[in-house]
Amino acid sequence: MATLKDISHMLGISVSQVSAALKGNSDVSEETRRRVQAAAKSLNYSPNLSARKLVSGRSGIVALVVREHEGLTRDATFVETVAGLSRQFSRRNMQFVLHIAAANEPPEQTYGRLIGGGSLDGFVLTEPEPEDARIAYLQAQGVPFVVSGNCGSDSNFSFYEIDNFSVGYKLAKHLVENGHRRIALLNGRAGLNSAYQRQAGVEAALKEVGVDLLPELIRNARFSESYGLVSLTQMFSTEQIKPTAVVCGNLSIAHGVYRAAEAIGLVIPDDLSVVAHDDCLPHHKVQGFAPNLTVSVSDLSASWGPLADLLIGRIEGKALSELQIFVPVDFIERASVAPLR
Amino acid sequence: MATLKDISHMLGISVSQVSAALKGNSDVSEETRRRVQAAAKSLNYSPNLSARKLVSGRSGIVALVVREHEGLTRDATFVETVAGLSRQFSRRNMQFVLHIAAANEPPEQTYGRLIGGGSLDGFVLTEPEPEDARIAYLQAQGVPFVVSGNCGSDSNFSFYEIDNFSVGYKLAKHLVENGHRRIALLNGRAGLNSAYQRQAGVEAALKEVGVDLLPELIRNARFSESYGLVSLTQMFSTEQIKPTAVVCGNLSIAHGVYRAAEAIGLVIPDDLSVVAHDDCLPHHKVQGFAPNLTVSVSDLSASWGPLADLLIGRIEGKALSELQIFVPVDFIERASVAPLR
DNA sequence: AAGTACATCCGTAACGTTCCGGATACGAGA
DNA sequence: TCTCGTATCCGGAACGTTACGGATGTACTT
Repeated sequence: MATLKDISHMLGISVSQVSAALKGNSDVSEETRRRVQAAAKSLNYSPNLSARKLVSGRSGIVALVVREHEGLTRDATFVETVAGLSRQFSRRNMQFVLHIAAANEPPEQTYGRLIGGGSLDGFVLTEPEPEDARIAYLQAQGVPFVVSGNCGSDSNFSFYEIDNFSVGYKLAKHLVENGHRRIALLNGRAGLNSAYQRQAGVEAALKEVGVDLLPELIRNARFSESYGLVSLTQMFSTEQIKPTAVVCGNLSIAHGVYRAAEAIGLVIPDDLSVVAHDDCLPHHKVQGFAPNLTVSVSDLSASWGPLADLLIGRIEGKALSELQIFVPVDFIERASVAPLR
Repeated sequence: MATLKDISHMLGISVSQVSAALKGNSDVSEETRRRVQAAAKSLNYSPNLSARKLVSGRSGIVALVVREHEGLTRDATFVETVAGLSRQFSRRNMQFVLHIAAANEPPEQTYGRLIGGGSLDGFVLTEPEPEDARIAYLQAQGVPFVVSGNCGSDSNFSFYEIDNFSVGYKLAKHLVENGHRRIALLNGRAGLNSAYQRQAGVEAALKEVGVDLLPELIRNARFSESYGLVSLTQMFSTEQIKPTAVVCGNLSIAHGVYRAAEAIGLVIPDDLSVVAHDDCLPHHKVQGFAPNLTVSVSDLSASWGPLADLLIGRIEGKALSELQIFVPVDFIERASVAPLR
């Protein structure tokens, strides 16, 4: 509640001098600085953000916009993203607002409405798509943003990108080396860059032995346990060609696959080899799998901090070259893959 | 980006007139109001929140503060609360910020830091406790807030309260009427008002037939499936007295209990009667239970809208008497309770 | 004709901060 | 003595908005 004016009255010096003393970067004597700091503490002063934002043009508020959809709140990635970003921005004394946009509202409109308010400094975007309308719009508007996820290397914006091509490639390569050729891919939602990249990786590994990825063994959907469960069950209940191995987009899917395999009576890895990508989210831990799951791994929860820093850097106008992070993925062989008999 | 000044230049009228026209409550002719609104739309005007906050004292930003803890992101109630409030405030053109506070930071300090900035209009509090330090602090500071949950009827603040005493009473009463006396209570986290209330309700129902709730049959913990699973398993694996019926705090716990019962070899309801409170969150649906679960029910997802309205009313200084909502609970008998043999 | 009432508008101040040009004082160098 | 540099400070102005006292014009009353 105390203002700069209160301090200036108390000490008999000007408001601008108090302001300068508090930021410490300007010309003010060592003694007045001490007096000002003491007074500020005694009056329990804290700067009025609105006033500061009014003159600086910044609000200290950033937002994540997600599209409303069925099952949103059961989407582990969504939940972790919200919590992770909130934690990181809170820690940096910024406000993180979550905006859940109506499903039928076009993204440009949502973002337009939000940036119109003039109270948002920037955005975090997730799940980028090819030719992403949001990215085009925000770039055109000159609004700072950072993208979490794959978007092609020649991008002229800030991003934190996981090497999803390698995810697909490393997982499929390992299966191929074990003799597998009929590989199923339970991938992410169709239209996602990350899903394209992973599929490309899988295809590349198969191509090296002259084999194509069969369209009927590809599935695309939002990550969930039931998606894995249903997909595998279907693949083994039809008269179609059956896979000898399956690549799962994340641990939820893998969990569904394990359950389906048990129900159908398939033994992993003897009857079916399974690999997955582990993004280290707490909802499904890799320790819960028997037999132990062979995975590619990249810790998504390590991304929220860098993501926050990237966006702040962007807002402060840092050079783009410092604001692009590319994360390699690890590969850990365990016990869920067997050589094809 | 457009300001009131831009509009005033464009139309040749004063800034104050434009401001008045846009809020509509002051003296401005019908024609100028139309012209101003048209101009505002064409310039894509939207008010600068920092400036508005500076003079009016309001920012249009509200916050939910939650304490960091293990398993936070797997807490269905937390997730639904965040998503639900975010949706409702977005819809009302307000910003909803989620703040995840460090576990070791005392609440007063967190709230003090946030309100010190002067850019927050109010707070939503969840999971109130007796003698809640947050409530005391915010009341002392005169900051608007609304409490979601039980807090005693004579409160002089705004709340949305579910009749948790009735939850305990109705569930236990039904069990008692079926002859049960050794009733287990898998309740919420110790220290929560809601948990106290529910326990009081259960005790009241038992007292009517002259029986006490046995301390060894009471558990307190955060709601989760594993909590239900483990608790029931423990109760039936020790040499202690075993319950003939169990009251579950929510559907997650009930689910764990069902799984544990199956594993132990108990048939519901023949060997064990089960009742639960259903708060209608999408993570666990009551349809997923076999045999069908007898429940008390109150739709938590119906609370986010009223909660938003209550907080807004509080910020706008409405009378407290209009800002206190008390929600009764329903009781639905299904097939998970059998008369004690 | 003068006064009153009302509708409609304007100008200015204020909110709390930062930025910037310009004061003031003092000592050093010419 | 005059100029110059430096260290330290002050006084506005500005950011975009709202609140408020007052101005203007019109119509109606007496």
